[in-house]
Amino acid sequence: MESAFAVLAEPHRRAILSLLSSSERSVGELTHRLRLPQPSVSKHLKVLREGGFVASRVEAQRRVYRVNAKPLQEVDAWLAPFRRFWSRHVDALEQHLERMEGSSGKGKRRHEQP
Amino acid sequence: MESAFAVLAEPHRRAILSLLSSSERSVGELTHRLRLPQPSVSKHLKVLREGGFVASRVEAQRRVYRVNAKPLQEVDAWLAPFRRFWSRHVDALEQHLERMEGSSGKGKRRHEQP
DNA sequence: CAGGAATATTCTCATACAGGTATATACGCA
DNA sequence: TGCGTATATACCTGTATGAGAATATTCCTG
Repeated sequence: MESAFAVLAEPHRRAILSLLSSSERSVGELTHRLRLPQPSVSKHLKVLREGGFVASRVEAQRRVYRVNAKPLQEVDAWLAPFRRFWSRHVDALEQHLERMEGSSGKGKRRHEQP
Repeated sequence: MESAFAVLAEPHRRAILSLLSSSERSVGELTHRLRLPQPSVSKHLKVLREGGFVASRVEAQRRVYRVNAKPLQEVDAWLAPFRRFWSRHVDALEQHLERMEGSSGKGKRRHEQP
């Protein structure tokens, strides 16, 4: 499970993160909310843990999981170069890229559908 | 290949999108830049096309591909609830979530490592 | 129309991985 | 100490999918 995107490719893992985004939760809570067998939840949590997406704290027999931001931030960063495709605001970077695109011939025809 | 995240899980597909983010490119250009066999590039492009990440235009024998923003925008939207974990700016949504978190007991201990 | 360039498709194979079941480990409590 | 709860791990199996090689398709050019 190399990349952050590979970890997020699994729908149940995204569901776990979404649940944890609003508050910390124990494995039991997650299991109940997701209506998923407990071993399955534990295995997904392991992948999320090893990917750095979550951290856990021991509380008696419970393990309480919470979101860790770092890997999601990396995903956010990866998206940065694409934001110009949907942000109306034309900043310096976009102007630069549009110049490059324009200079490779056949004028600026952006975002039209096939 | 259900979700946008599953499409992005493949490193070569992310590389293709990154190349297309700066400018439209033909399959041949992508093949050359990525040092990947052409059938491989075509197959990845097919997945990207069916996922709505790219669109193509025919130009003689060439197919020129370009980025299509929609699915990336969905990924961006999915990230939204997590941004409060790394953005210093406390907006209305965050205040709301912090109130929810606080009301479930054990006071606001956010983002500490294990 | 033949030949060649550019791209897509098909096939086979190997492998990663998610689901399911059973079991192990850790901890609190009576 | 022994049982019950909470979570993790191990094992097995089926399947989706990426790589590689061969071939098909499309379209330009001479």
